[in-house]
Amino acid sequence: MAASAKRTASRARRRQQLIAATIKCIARKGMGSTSVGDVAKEAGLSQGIVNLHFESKENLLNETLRHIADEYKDRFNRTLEQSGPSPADKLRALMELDLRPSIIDRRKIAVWFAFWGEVRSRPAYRKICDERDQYYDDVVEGLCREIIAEGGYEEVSASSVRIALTSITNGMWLSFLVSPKNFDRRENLDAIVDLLRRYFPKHYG
Amino acid sequence: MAASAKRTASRARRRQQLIAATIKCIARKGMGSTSVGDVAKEAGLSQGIVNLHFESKENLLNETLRHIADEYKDRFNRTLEQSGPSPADKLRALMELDLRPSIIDRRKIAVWFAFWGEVRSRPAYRKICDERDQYYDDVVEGLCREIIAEGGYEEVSASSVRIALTSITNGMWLSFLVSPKNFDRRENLDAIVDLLRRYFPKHYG
DNA sequence: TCAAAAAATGAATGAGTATTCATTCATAGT
DNA sequence: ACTATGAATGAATACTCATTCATTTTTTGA
Repeated sequence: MAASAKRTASRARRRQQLIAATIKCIARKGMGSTSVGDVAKEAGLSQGIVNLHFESKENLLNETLRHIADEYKDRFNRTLEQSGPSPADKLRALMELDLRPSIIDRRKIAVWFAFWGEVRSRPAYRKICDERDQYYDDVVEGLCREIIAEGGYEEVSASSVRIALTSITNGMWLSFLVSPKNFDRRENLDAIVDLLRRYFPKHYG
Repeated sequence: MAASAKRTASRARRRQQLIAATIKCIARKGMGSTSVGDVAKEAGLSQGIVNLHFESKENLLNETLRHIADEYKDRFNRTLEQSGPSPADKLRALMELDLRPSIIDRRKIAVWFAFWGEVRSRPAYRKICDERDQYYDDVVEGLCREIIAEGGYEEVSASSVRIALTSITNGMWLSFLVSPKNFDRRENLDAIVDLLRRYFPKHYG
């Protein structure tokens, strides 16, 4: 029956379930007031379950961050594969990704910021975030380089554009987190495309 | 003598002292592991002192956020007054402000992010951040409008530029927080000025 | 069908923490 | 000099929370 099937979910699935519950709790109550008891309750399981599967709360949080980072990376890579073949299409698709409703969801963004908020005092978080950013930066800068070569944009610096583009989407996430009411996806998307057009007019004209 | 002078610091000064200690603690240990006892110790005072002056920890944190927001606003306004008279000078000065070493200091940025990390679950934080952003946005967009009028940049949208500019500096703060080692102030500043040049070539050429 | 293994439970433990408050201390006004 | 005032102390209180573990429940495989 359902209850028993649930009970015997494999180890990996139970871990996923607990990570999902952690994300929900952090989004709802904030990282500071999320206890392992809350997570267990959210998952409909018992008090001791977190330590049984993750040994410690610290571990659970590390794995939760790793999970959202991996999830993002997957979407990022899939976007890269599935979008049009030209680097200009790929770059535009990556920028759009960060404003897709499924990504710029207030609960998810809140979780990212909850971890960023502790990044300085937790080297483990820093490491995970750093790796992710490094990869993201490399891909974006590479695409910029290709576009520059294609279009002969000699006066454009790939690293300068990369810095602008990667900063801008993170900054937009912050506006969205702080004032979701005033946030207009379309307007933000237009601002990005407008920006792309100024760097690479032949490609986004 | 020193000890006695210290003991009788006026109410307002003691509050400031405790807020300063709170900022140090949050920067060093993170918001999650900062207790009122830590704050008191950092200030060289006794356990009960925070509740004596702020009634509750919640209050202390609210006032701390308000303090850093006010401090930022002051710098912002002073920058606006002191920079060259033209809107283009003012806009450039505001952008540079966010990358000044005294602002983009890892401890201060960590505190901002610590509060942003809890913004969703604490309406009081949201309100303070929201007000600050609103003001910032209005000023920046106003300057953009003036520059557009001056230069006859008909194809540039003030709100689009404002979105890009305000997002970009917050995003840079994040890169700085996550990987200070790789962060190059100059490079980021150049990326901003390059961006300004693309929108307003006559003004930043 | 049944024993051994594995998974899950939830009460107990102990470390930590915000808040309170009776007491101490320093100063200002008389 | 002396007392009234209010600032500061720090031990005591009343929590909350992560972690442990003896016990119960479920699954597996022979």
